[in-house]
Amino acid sequence: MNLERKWKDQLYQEFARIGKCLSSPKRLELIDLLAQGPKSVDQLSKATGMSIANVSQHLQTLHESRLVRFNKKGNFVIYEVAELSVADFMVSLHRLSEKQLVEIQRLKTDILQHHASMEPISLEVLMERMERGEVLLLDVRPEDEYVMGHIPGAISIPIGELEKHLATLPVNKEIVAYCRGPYCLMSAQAVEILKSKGIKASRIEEGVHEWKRYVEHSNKSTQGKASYINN
Amino acid sequence: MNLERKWKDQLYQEFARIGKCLSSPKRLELIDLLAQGPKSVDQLSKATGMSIANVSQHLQTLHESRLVRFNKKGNFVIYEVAELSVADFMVSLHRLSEKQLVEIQRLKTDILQHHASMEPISLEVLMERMERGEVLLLDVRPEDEYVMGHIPGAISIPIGELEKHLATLPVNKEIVAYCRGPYCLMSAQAVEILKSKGIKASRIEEGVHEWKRYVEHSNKSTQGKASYINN
DNA sequence: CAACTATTCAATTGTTTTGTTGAATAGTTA
DNA sequence: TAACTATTCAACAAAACAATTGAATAGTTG
Repeated sequence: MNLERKWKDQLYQEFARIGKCLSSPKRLELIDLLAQGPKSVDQLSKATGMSIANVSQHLQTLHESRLVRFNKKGNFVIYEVAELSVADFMVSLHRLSEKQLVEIQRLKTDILQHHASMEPISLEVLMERMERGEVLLLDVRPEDEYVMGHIPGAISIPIGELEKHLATLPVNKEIVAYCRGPYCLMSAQAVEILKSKGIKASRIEEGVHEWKRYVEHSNKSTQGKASYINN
Repeated sequence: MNLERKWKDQLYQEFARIGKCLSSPKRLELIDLLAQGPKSVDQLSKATGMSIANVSQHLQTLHESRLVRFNKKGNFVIYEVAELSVADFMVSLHRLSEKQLVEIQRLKTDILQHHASMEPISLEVLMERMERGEVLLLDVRPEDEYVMGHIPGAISIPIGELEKHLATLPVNKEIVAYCRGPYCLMSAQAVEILKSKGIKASRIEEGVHEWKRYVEHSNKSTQGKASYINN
């Protein structure tokens, strides 16, 4: 066979290794979870509803393609995305999928109808109102994910502890909640809780990675890189 | 089962439909080819070395996920990428893959050694020297791909016709060739030809889509969108 | 209309992948 | 050291996939 042909075959074989990682729903969910912060196999198993052995296997596949890495902490094996660019790539994949597959758009609107009428506000609107001090931005993800990185100005109250902390919230500001991103329901749940207590609240659908891409694409002129990661 | 779980399963199922398209080497190669311009099944079959039936089948998979579309022209079925964002997404995938998989980097350097020492120059250097009128930029892809869209200022001489057109090239300028992108060998072949005729030549490894991303990320401040597509 | 072309369809084969189970390993705690 | 925990490994069955072949379709040309 032609040498060039052989070279291309090898090359695309390699690209397909990354592709294969993206071909299983469960694996995609794992990457999305890890994009928010390191997690143990056990945590991932609980979050995705898969058996531990199954999670372990998927993680190995991901590891072979260098999309995730791990280090052992005592008894646990803690996995994380191998690079920040993996998280960024997932945003690309989500964008493309949502653009091309009407089904995804449908699923998204369906669930929001189910969760009362909870249309997200846009990042642009949020930024504006935050600058004017009108809103308090709430990160409702688990605290360790907040610590890994969050939208500047946000405070952390994990969804499970929201009811406890209601008293500490300022009464003169509207609350805007966010969570892992457009396919995470925690921020919607938070708004539901807040509204049920008579607190004015809304949500954005973006998570940290979507936000990051947003600022990189809007104020390109200002500076090189936002330093929102505490590592 | 939990409603939220069920929703997520459906959602990730959909994402995985896009992922599945990316899990086969041949399918990736097809998308890359189509990203350069519309092609018939037969053309794709020749370009990839696959059987026609096989190509048709892959194209159907891609079509089900809305990554490609087609229209019939006489006896032929002409496929193309469904959206420009598909091509852009492929650049993301290439970037990520090349970053994570050393194997790809190795394959790339290997082939270039094989093709004499033909290190590409950077886009930045190219732009600078083009502005100073020092270089002539040569698009060596098939002409229809050039017509679909090209780097501004480039002229089209398909690789197969390069030898014929040697006389028409200006003698006072250095030639810089480009082709489909980092995984296409045509620009390297062009440089080889030119050098063998005593013409000073080099190449960039970027193609149209990589170039587009480059300008979008560098002069973000200037304007919204480069209008390099002739449609 | 007949011959021809490009493409798709359908059936088949062998291969890969998925999820499951239960056992094995490595590390921790009492 | 014994009991325990978290994770991985190995083996298996079921399902999904890729490539091949030959027939079927739709369109064109003489």
